[in-house]
Parts: sequence; structure tokens; C-alpha cells
Amino acid sequence: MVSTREALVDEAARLLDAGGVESVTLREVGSAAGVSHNAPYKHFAGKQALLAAVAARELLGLDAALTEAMQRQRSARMALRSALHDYVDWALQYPARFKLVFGRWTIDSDELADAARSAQTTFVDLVASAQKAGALPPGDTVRLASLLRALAHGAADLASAGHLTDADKGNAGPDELVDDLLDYLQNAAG
Amino acid sequence: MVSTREALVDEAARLLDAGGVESVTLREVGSAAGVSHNAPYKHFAGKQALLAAVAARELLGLDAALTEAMQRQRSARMALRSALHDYVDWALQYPARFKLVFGRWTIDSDELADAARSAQTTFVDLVASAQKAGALPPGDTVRLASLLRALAHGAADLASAGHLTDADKGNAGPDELVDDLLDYLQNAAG
DNA sequence: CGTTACGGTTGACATCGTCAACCTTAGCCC
DNA sequence: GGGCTAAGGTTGACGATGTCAACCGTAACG
Repeated sequence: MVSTREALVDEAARLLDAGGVESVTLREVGSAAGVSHNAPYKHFAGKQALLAAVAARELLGLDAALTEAMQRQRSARMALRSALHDYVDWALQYPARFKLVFGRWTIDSDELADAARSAQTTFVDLVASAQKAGALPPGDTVRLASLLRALAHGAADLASAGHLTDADKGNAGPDELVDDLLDYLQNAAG
Repeated sequence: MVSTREALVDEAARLLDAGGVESVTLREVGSAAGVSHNAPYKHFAGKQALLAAVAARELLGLDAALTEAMQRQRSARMALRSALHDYVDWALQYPARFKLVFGRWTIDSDELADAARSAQTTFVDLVASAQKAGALPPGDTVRLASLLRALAHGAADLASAGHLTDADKGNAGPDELVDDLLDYLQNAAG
């Protein structure tokens, strides 16, 4: 038997996927977890704190997936490409979790901040490997990582919101945009 | 004397800036416009329709700013850079409007769709000019425009949410990321 | 055995989006 | 002029929701 706290986080994540943030109500979360509409307050300071716990759990999962992609691939370039594609695919499959994790955090959560720091460090390491392997141009690694992260984030967000299909050409999805940038950077690395 | 409808849109935009989307209530919008809490329903089908009107107005303003930036600058490269910087600056100054305009639209609004199409066309024209001037590599213009738009969007969104300062190096703000990408693309065009 | 902290409950309250019913006024047709 | 209609406004109500307060049982511990 899992703890009630975990059950609440599980149900909140499930409702999040089912209908977006606005469909997550403390009453339904409690009800689905088999407790009353006010039980969540015994485990979280409020709705925002519950959502922060969901975000932290999701961010830890992303970090783990990133680490795994790093070790699975042969070349640093393919590892980076794979990681960015996984990120984009995850964002498109779970848009509500994506917006929750990478939206503005309304509360201060150490759990969440730690998870974010860990994921950021893992990704910067991955970018550094790709630089050493000559797949990316040299220079400030953190700054280059920010560039890659910003593009993947923006492409995923625009696509998720339906703003990338304006020209309905169909050949400019978020995955293709990531590949385009990697190609440009590869050439710049000479 | 402006129409009540315009006043409602004005007040909604003002409340949006004051405290985010969740602080925009139809009751307060109506009250601030000097009408009752139900008057907005005489002009809009509901809250989403009112927000869509705000988004459409904002998008038209963006399009106009884009056109103006296009004509103000000497070179196509500077025009593009200026337009992207303006976009980022606007997103950082009015994060709620930014999220509203570029988030998922929950209703079908012709007004909104037309404004988006217009802004998209203007931006693609700007990218085409930069390609002709040799500031950007040749190739699918729409796709290249998507790449630029995705980066600017992602950088602005991450910065607005506070997720770009993790390493607090301070030298990788959204404007710098835009410049980095433009430099890489300029070299690829050479 | 008394006390205390934890996790749960019920009940209440203010706020919000929305719907229904009603009112007023201007324009229009006969 | 008299009646009709539509636009724009009002009040009142309802259900859903986040949150607070009060209460309660139970297990650990001195």
C-alpha cells in the first residue's frame, strides 16, 4: 500500500494529463485517492504545493531519462540529438506536465529546485561531451546549452500550442527544427 | 467615449498585466469598466472569448511593430535582429499577454486566426529579405523562420519563467541567445 | 494514564463563471 | 402614434472550487 501522499501526487498527475491544469481540483484528487476533499491539506500547503510535488517528480524522471540517453548512445552527437528528441516528444505527449514543469513556479520548493539543478547539470555535461567530440562548436558550454534548450523548448511549446502548423507545409515539426540547429552547429564546429 | 466592448478589452489587458491570467475575473473587468458583473456576456460569449479578443488585439500590435522594424532598419540583418529583440523584450515585459497570445487557444476566433496569419506572413517576409541579403543561409524560408521563431519563443519563455538563470552566469540572457543563433546562421550563409 | 502530534472528517465561506429572467431604450414598420 | 423587436444593461441564483476552522480517533511516548 502506497502512502496517501504518493497516491495524491499520482492522481494529480493523472488528472493533469486528462484535461490540463484547470481540470485538477483538490476535491477530485482527494476523491480519486479515496479520501475527503480536505485531506490533501494534511500533506500539502495548498494546490500549488501539490502541483510542485508533481513537477518535481516529473523533473527527476526527465533527469533519469537524460542520463540514460547519455549512456545508451555511441556518439556524443547522437546522445545529444536523442536527448533533445526525447524532450520534445515528452512535451508533445504530456503538454500539461510540460507547462507545469517549465512554467513559472508560484511557490518555493526545495524539492523542485534541486531536481531542476540536477537536470540542468546533466544536460550541460552532455553538451560538454558533444563539444569535446567536435559535434558542437567550442565556447561557453552553459551558454551553448541554453541555446539548445531554448530552441527545443520553444519548438515544443509552439508545436504543442498549435502555432507551428500555420503554413501547413508539414515539414517543419519540432524534431526537424532540432535537427536543423544541430546541423548548423556541427558545421560551425568545422 | 469608447464603446463598452473596447473598455472591457482594455480592462482585461490591464488586469492581465497586473496579476496574470488567473487574476482576470469577469466581475472585476466589468466593474472596472463601470458595468455590472454580467455585462461582458452581452459582448462576448464567455471569458475565453474576451481573452481571445485581447490576444487578437495584441497580435495585431505585434504585427505592426514587426512591419515598422522592417522599414526602420537599414540592413535586412539588423531588421531581423531588431524584430527578434523586440519580440523577446515584449515577452519579458508582458509575460501574461505573451502566454495568452502564444499559448493554446481554447476557442475558435476568426479575428485571432487572421491576426496570427498576418503576423506570420510579415515575419516570413522579413526572413526572406535576410536570406536575399546573405545574412541567412538559403533554403526553405518558412522552415528557417520557424527555427528563428522557436528559439526566440523558447528563450523568452524560459527567461520569463525564471529557468534561464540556473547557472547565474548572467551572460546568457534571451537577447544573447538570439544573437548567438544569428551569428551561427550568418556564418553558415557565408 | 495523560498528552501530543498526525492524518482524517465535516461544515462553512468567499469567489468565480455562467445561466435565466427581467428591464429600458432606440429604431422601425404599419 | 402604437406596437414590435433587438441591443445592452441589471439583479439574482446556482454549482464548483480553494481554503479555513473545528472536531475526532489513534498511536507513540513520557
